[in-house]
Amino acid sequence: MNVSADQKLGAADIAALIRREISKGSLQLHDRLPPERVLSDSYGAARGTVRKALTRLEKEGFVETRPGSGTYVVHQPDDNSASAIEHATPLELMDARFALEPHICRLSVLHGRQSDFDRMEELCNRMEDCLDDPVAFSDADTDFHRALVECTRNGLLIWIIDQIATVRSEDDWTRMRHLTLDRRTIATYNTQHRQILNAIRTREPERAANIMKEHLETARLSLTRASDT
Amino acid sequence: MNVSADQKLGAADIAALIRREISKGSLQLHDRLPPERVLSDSYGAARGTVRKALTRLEKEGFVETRPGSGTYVVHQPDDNSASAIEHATPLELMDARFALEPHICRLSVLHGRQSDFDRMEELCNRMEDCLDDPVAFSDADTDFHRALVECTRNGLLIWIIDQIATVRSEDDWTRMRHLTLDRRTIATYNTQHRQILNAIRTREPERAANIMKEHLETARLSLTRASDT
DNA sequence: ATCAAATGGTCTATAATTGGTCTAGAAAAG
DNA sequence: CTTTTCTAGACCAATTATAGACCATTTGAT
Repeated sequence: MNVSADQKLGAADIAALIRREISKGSLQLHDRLPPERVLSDSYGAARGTVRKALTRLEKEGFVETRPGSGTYVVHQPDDNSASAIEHATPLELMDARFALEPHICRLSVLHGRQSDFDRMEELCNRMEDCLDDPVAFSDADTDFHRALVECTRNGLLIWIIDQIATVRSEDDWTRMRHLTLDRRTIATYNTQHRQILNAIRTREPERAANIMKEHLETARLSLTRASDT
Repeated sequence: MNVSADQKLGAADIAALIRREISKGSLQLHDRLPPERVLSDSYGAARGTVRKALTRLEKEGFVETRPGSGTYVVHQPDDNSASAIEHATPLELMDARFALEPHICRLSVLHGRQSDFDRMEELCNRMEDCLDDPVAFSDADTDFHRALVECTRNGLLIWIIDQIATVRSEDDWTRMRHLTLDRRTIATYNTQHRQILNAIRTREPERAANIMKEHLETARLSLTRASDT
């Protein structure tokens, strides 16, 4: 949705981008933003547009702009213990997924409904159309694992997986993960996703869990291979 | 309504997809949706269809559309970090622990150090002095499981377990849990804790994981027994 | 202290974008 | 068949964006 490469950015879009930079911490308290003329250039928008975005952010209390000087960040993002999660390494994340997802498969067998399976089926189809589009595949993959945990009807588990997805969406990671996604790897993942879905459909908890373990092992290998290069 | 594959999307489907984007967080408050013409293109539907979906979402209060400007997100999805965790039921929590803790045992075998084991040993001793003090036992028990996950040296897992511990510390739960803790039950738990610690010490990952499963099964039984009374 | 550069503030005429509305026909559902 | 829904286009009105200019203040170097 937001992927749209050369989509023209409006004031609202630019405001949203900067707002996120601030909440994420890439722009910290008292930092000065680039000059309006530079921003307008780098966002590919006219200065007036950037200016409108900044005016909005000022009203919202994110920034303060001083004439002749610049625009400064004035906002302490609520520290939601995010720090603990932000520093997670890819390997830590893999271990957490190893703990959670196989058992989530078992629970999905117990509590999953037809509509859940249909949605997962649709996501499998979508992923199979993405052999050459790592970015789109990655999004669909995240959705698939989210749909899987939704089968469990366990709000706590869903929340945990969402938190993990947040970590995975960090920019650096996303870029690195896309590097590991060649055509071959995506094809392997697709096969495994199908197998997992089928095992859940036929109500075979242990088989589903085992394929998930395989799936995660594959992912871990891709990861270590990528960090070697 | 057939959901499968790349079928044509109806207004209801598109509304559902966008609704999902919003609750998932990919579309946040104040974000502007892509123009109707772009949406219609990317969903492969006519503009009128997209428009119908948006009208629906507006009635539902997810979105607000301003003529000449765009369609904007007006909905703060319930901040899960509070609500999802606060509303977790004891059984949901048990399932989450079933997913996490056995694998945490395996990881503890890999990464645990002598000092970790000493600390857990000490906690075992403390718990064994608590046969008649459910409150003190409960505290030590929480510490034990926290010490266990610390063995993994995995900040993400530690954070997750801490979150779960927060849930467990809710007043109602604590009271209920204390009811299940008679002398016999505590003794059983103590035995299991010892066994888990020993299995980790002797570097037997699967044995440790299995005893943890037993342990959790025992806890689950106590729980269901308690809710029957 | 002075000057030059950089930066935000303001304005304007024009062009582009966007939602709102309508229509006629095709497709799907009952 | 009838009814509903979707499609594909067109046009309108409101809003927004563009590109450039000029000003006032701040900043930093000389």
